[in-house]
Amino acid sequence: MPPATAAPYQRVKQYLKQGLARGRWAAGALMPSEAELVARFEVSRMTVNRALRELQSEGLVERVQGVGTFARSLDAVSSTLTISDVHEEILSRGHSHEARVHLAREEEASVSVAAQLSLTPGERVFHTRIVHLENGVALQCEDRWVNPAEAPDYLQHDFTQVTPTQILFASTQLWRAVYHIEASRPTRLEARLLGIAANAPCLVVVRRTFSRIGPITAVRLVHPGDRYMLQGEFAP
Amino acid sequence: MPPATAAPYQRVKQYLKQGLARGRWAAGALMPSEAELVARFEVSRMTVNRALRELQSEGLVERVQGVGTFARSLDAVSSTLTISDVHEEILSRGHSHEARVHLAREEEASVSVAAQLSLTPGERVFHTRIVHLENGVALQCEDRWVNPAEAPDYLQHDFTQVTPTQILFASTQLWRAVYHIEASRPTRLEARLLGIAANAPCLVVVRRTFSRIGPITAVRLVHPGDRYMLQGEFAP
DNA sequence: CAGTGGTCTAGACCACATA
DNA sequence: ATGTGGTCTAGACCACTGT
Repeated sequence: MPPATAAPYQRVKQYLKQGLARGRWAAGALMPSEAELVARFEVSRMTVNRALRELQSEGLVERVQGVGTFARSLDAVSSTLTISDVHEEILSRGHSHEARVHLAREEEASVSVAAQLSLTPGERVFHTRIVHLENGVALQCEDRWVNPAEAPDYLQHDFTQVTPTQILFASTQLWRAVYHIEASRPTRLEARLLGIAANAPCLVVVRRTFSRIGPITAVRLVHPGDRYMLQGEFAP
Repeated sequence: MPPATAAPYQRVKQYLKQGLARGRWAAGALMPSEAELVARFEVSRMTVNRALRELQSEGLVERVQGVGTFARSLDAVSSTLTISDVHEEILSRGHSHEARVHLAREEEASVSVAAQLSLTPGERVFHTRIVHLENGVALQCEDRWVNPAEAPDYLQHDFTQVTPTQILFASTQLWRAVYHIEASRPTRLEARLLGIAANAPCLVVVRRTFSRIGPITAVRLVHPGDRYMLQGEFAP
């Protein structure tokens, strides 16, 4: 369906991409200058400039003012890893999702929770603990703490019908998130809620999200290692 | 150090980004058209077009020809996850790296290895098994199979001095990679090589990389759960 | 039809690096 | 001084959408 004649900037891009894929320019090698490409493709400089800028933002080339454009080595396989809403994820596999709410209340922030949400220990925080089941099998234990200042009506929802992620996306402005992924054993409580052995390996995702003002939420997602996997792909 | 007067396209971008962060345009809302921004900032259309195109490639807005530009909801926290070379990673922490080579040979591809590398079972493959130590502590057990067609001299290296990743980046043209991350127990062999308990949770990364022609390598990286963690960040 | 984004041009001025 | 990239302009034509 693409038109027989691709846009000029696309043709330039493709020419350079192919050359990179075929090793015409080794990593670090000097690539054609904008002027050369203008001559070769008989287009304006803005056009080749756009092609090169996009390759740069894709991480394929490096440009240095006053010097030139260089082929970049893909010395780090980097990929976009998407951590999406459990509900969507399960439905997208064509399976059924059920949420069991084990806890949904206001409590006093512990020292560690306070630190994560930039509160002082003892301040009020919302705390929910929900187990998500895929086709009746426990997939994830979600322990979440929410800064009341960011989502005052967080607890006024029916968590069996809507996930915390959905609530928070709708009611707050996400600005930044940090996370880490590790393998560890579940706590005793988590093991019981997930119905797994106490020493079963689990994939644990810990994530904190922030609005422009401050922390919104901290969450610990525990998945039985044999039921969950993160996947990704990288392609230029 | 940035000049007092940022580039016009940067000013336009920043104006829009701030508006998005502050909720001036809710997710899905119609944003100013190019013409409006041209008038407001008194710049040419190419300039606001660039600002909008970049926001689009950053995933912050969605543009529909003939309709308009819309604020996107960040309904999936996605982040670039970088899987880098162990050697670099350890050195960047200021620690020492040591590689213990337990295996480096040519062997016949098993059914599963053959499938991963698009070979037929029984064909020759290179197989290395290396344990990487950080400050003397085992951090990663790397089991790697390499397609000889892509890197014929793979085995002619001293793996205590250079990592397979470095060799393969230098000698092949990476085109595509797929991976998954899971938590599981180590095999008995891996537990022994890493010096951990047989039921210790491990973070396992399985990755396959491809050139334009075909599979280059398949690798299984096993990390003791209490010594390794993947980290990431997301920010607009 | 009018309004939107998609793209291109032919020139321009600037900052920077190298010789 | 020359060559490189960084950026901007004022206009243009097109494809698409909705009324």
